[in-house]
Amino acid sequence: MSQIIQRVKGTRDFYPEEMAYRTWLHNQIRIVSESFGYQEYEGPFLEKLELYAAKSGEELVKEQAYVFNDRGGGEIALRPELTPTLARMVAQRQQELAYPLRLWSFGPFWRYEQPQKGRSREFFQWNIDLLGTKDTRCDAELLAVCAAFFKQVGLSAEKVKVSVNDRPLMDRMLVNIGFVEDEKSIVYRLIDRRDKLNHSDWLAYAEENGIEKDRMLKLTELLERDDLWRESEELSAIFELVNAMGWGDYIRYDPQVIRGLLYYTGTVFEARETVAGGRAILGGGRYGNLVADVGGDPLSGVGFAMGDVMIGLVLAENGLAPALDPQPAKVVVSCFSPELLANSYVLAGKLRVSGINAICYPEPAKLNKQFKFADRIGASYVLIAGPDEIVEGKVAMKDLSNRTQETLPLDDAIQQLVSRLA
RNA sequence: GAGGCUGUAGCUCAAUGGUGGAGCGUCUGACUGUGGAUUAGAAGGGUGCGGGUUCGACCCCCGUCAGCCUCCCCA
Repeated sequence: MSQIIQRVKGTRDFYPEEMAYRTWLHNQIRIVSESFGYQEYEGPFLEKLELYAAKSGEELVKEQAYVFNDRGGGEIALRPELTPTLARMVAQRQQELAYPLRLWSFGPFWRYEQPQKGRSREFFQWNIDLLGTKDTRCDAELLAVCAAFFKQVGLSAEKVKVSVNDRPLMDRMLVNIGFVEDEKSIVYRLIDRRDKLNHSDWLAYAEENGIEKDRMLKLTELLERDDLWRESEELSAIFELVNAMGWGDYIRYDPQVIRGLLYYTGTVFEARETVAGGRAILGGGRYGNLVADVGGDPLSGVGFAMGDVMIGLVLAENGLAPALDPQPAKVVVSCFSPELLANSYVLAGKLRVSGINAICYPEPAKLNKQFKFADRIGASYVLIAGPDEIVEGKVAMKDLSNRTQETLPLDDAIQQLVSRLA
C-alpha cells in the first residue's frame, strides 16, 4: 500500500462520484450563464509567463504560479487565473467581435499554495465576463448572474449575500478624510483586513504604516456607513436595476468590500455566506483597461470568478449537495455460459440501438454473482437470456427495485425498458 | 514561509516500551438459473518513510513526506 505513488500535493482525484459532482456544477453554471446569453469559451492551460507580468499581482506570478522552462526556451506558466488569457483572446480579435461581448468558462487552474480548507493547488473556476461596456449600470447584470446562480443551486438570500462597493466612491471618501493617493494601496489593504484582525491589532497595523489615530477614527466611521452608496450615482443606478430585476434580496452594500486585485477600477463585489465568519465564495468587479494591458485597445468590462472548492463546501454544509447517480447504465445483461456470451452481447447491442444504456456481463459467472454485481453498480434491471428463454424466443427481465420478474419477447422487454427508464 | 494535530488491514479505529486487534468491506461456501438479508469460513497489515534511544519501539527522540486545521496570502 505504501508502494502506491502518492498524488501531487493539493490535487484531487475525481472518481465517478466526484466527477458527477463536478459535471453537475459545470451544468448549473452553464444553465445560468447561458440563460443570460453568455457563450462558453476556453483558453490554453499553458501560457507564457510574460502574459501575467502585465497586470496580475506580483505575488500571484512570482510566488504562486507553477513555472517551468519550455524545451524551446522561455518560461511557461500553468495558468493561475483566466483574466489575462481572456484579455489576450479579446485583443487578438478585437475588431471582429460583437460587443457587448458575453463570455463564460469553467476550467482548471493551478496555484502553488498551502492546501487547506476550501483551497487546493489544482482547482476549477467559473469565470464570466461582460466586455465592451462602459456604463456601470451593466454591472447590475453580473450581480444578477450571481444571484441567479445561487438560486439555481438552492442557496437562498438568507444564506448568502453579494456585497458591493465602488472604488471611485471610496477613493473620493478617502480623500475627504485626509488620505493621499500614495496611501491608497495600504488603505485598501487595511480595509480588506478589518474583519480578519481584531480591533487592536488592526489599529496597530495602521499605526505601523503611518496612519494616525484621528484618521483611523474617520476611516472606521466611514466603514460603518451602510448608506454610503447613496453618494454614488453609479451604485444607486446599479441597485435600482438589481431591484427591478427582482434580485435585490441577494445584493447589499458594504463599504468594507474593496478586493485586493489591482486591475479593478470601478464596482467591486464579493459573495459570502451570511453566517459569522462566512467565507468568500466568489469575487469580481469592473476593470477599465485590461485589454490594453496586453496590447489591445482600451476595453472596459466587468466579471467575476468562483472556485469549485469553496462553493462545494458551502453546498455540502447547507445540505444542498445534489444526490447524483454516477452510473449511466441501468440495465445489466447477464451471461449464462460461454456458448451464450455472444448472444448476450448481441442482446445488449439491441438495447443500445433502442437508446437504452446497457452493460453486458463480460464473462460467464454464477448468476448470483452477476446479480450482486448489478446491485452494486446501481443498475435497476437484469436481463437473462439463458437456454430456457432462448427456446421460447424470450428474455427474462427482473426489476431489482421490487424483485419482480417476467419472461417476455425481446421487443416487448425493450419497449418496457424504454418507457420505464424514460 | 510559520505553527498545531494526525499517519496502524481496502475503510473507520483500538493496542500500560515486551514479537498488533475489532467492526465494516472483500473473497469462498451454504444457494449446482437469481441481488441487498442470514450463516460458516478465509484472505489481508508488521504500524507513511529514514535515522536514533533501548535488551526490546506502533508507542520515546530527531528528520522527512503526506493529510487536516490555523497564520501568511488571496488574483
